[in-house]
Amino acid sequence: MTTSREKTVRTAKKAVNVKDTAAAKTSTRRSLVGNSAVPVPRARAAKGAAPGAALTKERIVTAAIEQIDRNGLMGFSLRDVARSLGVYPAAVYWHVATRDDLLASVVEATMADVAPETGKLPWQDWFRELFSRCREVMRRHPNVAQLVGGQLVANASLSPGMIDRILTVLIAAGCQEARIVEMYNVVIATMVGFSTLEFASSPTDDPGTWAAQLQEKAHAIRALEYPTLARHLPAMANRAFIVRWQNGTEAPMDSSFTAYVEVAIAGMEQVLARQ
Amino acid sequence: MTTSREKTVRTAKKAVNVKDTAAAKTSTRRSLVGNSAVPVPRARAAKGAAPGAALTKERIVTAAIEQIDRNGLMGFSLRDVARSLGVYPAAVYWHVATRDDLLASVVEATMADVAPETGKLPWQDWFRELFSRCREVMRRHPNVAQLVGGQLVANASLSPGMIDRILTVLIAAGCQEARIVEMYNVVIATMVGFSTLEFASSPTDDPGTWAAQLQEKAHAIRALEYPTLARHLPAMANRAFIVRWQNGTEAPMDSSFTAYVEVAIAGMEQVLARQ
DNA sequence: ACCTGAACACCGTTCAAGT
DNA sequence: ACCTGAACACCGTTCAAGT
Repeated sequence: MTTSREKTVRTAKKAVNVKDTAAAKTSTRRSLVGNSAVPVPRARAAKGAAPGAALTKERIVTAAIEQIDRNGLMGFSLRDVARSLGVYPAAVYWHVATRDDLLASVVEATMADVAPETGKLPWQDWFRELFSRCREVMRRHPNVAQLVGGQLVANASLSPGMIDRILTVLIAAGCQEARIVEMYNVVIATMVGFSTLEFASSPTDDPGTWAAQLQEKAHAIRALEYPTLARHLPAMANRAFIVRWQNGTEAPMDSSFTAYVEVAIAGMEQVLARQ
Repeated sequence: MTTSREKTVRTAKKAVNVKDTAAAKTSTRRSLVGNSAVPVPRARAAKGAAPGAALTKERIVTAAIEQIDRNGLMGFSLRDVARSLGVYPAAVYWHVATRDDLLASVVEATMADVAPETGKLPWQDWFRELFSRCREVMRRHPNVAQLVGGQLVANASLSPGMIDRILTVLIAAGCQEARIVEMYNVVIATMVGFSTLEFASSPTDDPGTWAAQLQEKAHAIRALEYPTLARHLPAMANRAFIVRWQNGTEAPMDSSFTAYVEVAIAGMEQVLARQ
């Protein structure tokens, strides 16, 4: 019982908070009479699929993904998930152990079936396909993408099938048994590395002023101090990491992604040949 | 005024919550008499540097880094930072705009001076050095590492010097001007990609039972269904992404990291030569 | 077995008021 | 200019009690 005190991550509420003008707009399902903030689950399923459907982990995960897609990782709360399913928060706890447990399940559901079938493509093309499909999934659920990295410590639920296939293809590519763990790690890191950055969400949901701010800062860069940067800044604006104000959903980084993949494939060819 | 409703990310409280046995232990600075939860800032600086020092953004950032290092990203709260500085939460808001603003500053402070001097090393070695130094910083502040990816959308404060140097070295490496943005993105993604995964924190702070759980799941993997995985599982245990129960601070992935770097360098050599 | 209803101990953020 | 003190509207999680 180490009692290591854990707490919370909160982010960006930006609450208008002027005596509830916002809350009144959004929480349509709140009791109109009672001033106490009771959830009022009313008749099952506010907008979920089947109205009388039983509450299952699967339905919870689906609702959670919808929530995250719509409101972002920041806008995600167990209470809202419960609300959208028309149940009390505590009901969710019968099916999931904790908030993190739910998020792990979300990642699992999202990442299922990224690995293509084996034995049909040359290994180079197989990896190209793997990386593309992973990116595609992340592009469709950009707010989930941010989670993926975090869940990659130990998540045995994350399809053993995928791991098995990656190892199989690596061996087919001529990888030594002694170096297979290293190469597997290289593959995983390559698979999620670029895309998690590409789809990292903007810190604010006010892209207008943000773009202006950044452009102002860009102008302030002394051309004498940073000549190379100053020269390439126009080409980089909103197209390069750090120097952009939109993420990959609005400003995709296609050519950079393919460059990244080609570097990885070419590098793997070299390293595999060398050993 | 789109009024897009934002909320919060909370994580894993695991609150003991049995009538405050935990709280009594940790919050030593709480008023012993008054039952109301007043912060009792008392005489400046609970444990910060100079006792009478003025509250500056710099001191706040330093305190925040300490907090994050000790309690993790999950255990981070503005209120605790304020507490450790002996001030009221609202006082912090005079110096930082928001919680995310503070976190961005934390990343900035952590990542300052990762880029080595230019013109002293062959470009391959320069990039090796850059990647290693970035990893080293992340290893020292693993909980900050998780943040880095998220802050990479647009953070103009993130040292223009670094960007300038990367571009300079790329040109020295013979990169075409037309492809420099792509290659820059490849470099950034490579720089943070592996390490953010390597130092992603474990979902629980109870590694004992976690390891047991995973090992149990590993045993359950049908050798007939996933033969390649089953064969390599012993070699992968706690040394490969997904199949590990400790992160890079306790179980470093040195050889995989160097493999990753060598793949990247070799790949860049190929791609730069091809163009 | 599964869910309600209410509580507990936290949050981030705002805002008047003090100095 | 900088901070206090208190409030507001949220959280995740627990726990008895209902069915």
